[in-house]
Amino acid sequence: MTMSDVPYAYEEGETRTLADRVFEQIQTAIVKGDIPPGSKITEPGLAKEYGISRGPLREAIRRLEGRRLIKRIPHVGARVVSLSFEELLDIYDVREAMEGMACRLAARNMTEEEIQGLKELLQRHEEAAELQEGVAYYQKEGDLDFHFRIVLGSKNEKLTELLCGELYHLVRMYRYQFSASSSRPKRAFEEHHRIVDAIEQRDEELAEMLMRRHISASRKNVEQRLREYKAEQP
Amino acid sequence: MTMSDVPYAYEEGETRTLADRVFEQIQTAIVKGDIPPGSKITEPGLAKEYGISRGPLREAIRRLEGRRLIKRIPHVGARVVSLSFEELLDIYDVREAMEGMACRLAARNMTEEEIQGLKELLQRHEEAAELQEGVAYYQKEGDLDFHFRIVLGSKNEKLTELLCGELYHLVRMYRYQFSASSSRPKRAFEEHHRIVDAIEQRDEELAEMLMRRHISASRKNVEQRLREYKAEQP
DNA sequence: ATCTAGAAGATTGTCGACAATTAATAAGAA
DNA sequence: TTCTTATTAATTGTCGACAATCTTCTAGAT
Repeated sequence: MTMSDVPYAYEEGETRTLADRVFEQIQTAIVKGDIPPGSKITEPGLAKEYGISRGPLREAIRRLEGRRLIKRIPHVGARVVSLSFEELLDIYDVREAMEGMACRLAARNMTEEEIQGLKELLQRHEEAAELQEGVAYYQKEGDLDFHFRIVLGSKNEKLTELLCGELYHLVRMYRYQFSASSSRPKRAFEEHHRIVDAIEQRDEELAEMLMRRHISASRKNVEQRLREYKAEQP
Repeated sequence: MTMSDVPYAYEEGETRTLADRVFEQIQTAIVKGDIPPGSKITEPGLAKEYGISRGPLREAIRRLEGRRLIKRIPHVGARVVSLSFEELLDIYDVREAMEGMACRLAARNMTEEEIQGLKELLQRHEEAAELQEGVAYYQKEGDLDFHFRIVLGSKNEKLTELLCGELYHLVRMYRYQFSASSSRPKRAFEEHHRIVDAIEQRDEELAEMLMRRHISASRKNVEQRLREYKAEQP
């Protein structure tokens, strides 16, 4: 299972309504950039495109607004959000705090099987990296898969809801938009390894600290590249 | 200004639509317990009560679902969430992480005026406590006001959105439901004081640590009372 | 008496139409 | 030409009606 297969949590057997399906379709389209950031969402247009009426579509739009993937102004319309660099850096700070806590709780609550699964995931990443193929996978979805599992391992429902249901979509959206992948894959991989070790040893304190450093380092990396970018294009 | 006056962020001059207004009305009703937790939301009933048609109402419901104040099952209906103790404890862990970070950032980014405002707020709390009146205020909304300001002081938009837009409603709902107020007002007040001191000294490390301890202590307090409650009623 | 099956009722899901507001366009004056 | 203003067009907001689904109640069989 990879996190991109499933929106986040999905109770089987549930009859899904039109509005629900269209909500996920539009969300995916926004995340992958098929509906470009900043573009206007016109209800008749989308309704025709997805072959439904405006009623369910509006409900889907309200939910997307709740996830902050679109911004709506009454009587004017809705636009897909366009992430600024400041917002991206803000998200990193939030992730540092929340995933740090998630990692602490994961060290406390993860089952041995889940930890084993994490180690196997890392091994697949290593093989993929050694073969120099699937690098994009590791750097894009693979990295998030790792973080995703740790969040689930925290067994904290609210934490999971907020991270997987609100933040990760924005993170993925950013990665698709800027084709951004970590420019420090080797170091990131090593950090992942040490995090798993801490979890395996049930060292909560260390697990949280390592995760916070890991995310903080990513943030610094992005910030650095942002400065270079700004220096080029003032 | 107190946080309960305003949903959270409110851009003036905006024409507000029926669905928006009803969304806030229902949200307030749920938080204050006027619509009791676990109760069923029937669309025709609410539509009649608020004097609108089902269209806007459904949009409001979808947004409430996004804020996780109600749970919806397709073709069956929606129910107001009822917080379990486990969820409440989960929320405390999330708050510890996020408000800890918020406090660190507040120590970095708060203006001198905002810090001054915080100190005045504390003074008002002290006076109210000394006079032994408005204790409920301090313990209920007053406490959240304090946390609210620090979150705003972080100047981190995402952090503010998640805490004020998603978590605090649940916290307030819980407090209304259980008429719960801190059973350690004096100690909590002292902790608030030390947190402001750390912020004033721009000591990010200390500010984060103190806030985390503060929330962790509240959590332990709740956990303790929960155990007593469970011991009484098995 | 209890369980199953069917029918009646109520509720949710979806749609198209109309009203209200905003955006775009065109015409006229400075 | 450019700015203002009136008109037109398009989009959003709201509503009521119909279809699909679930729940409840009733009747019958075991």
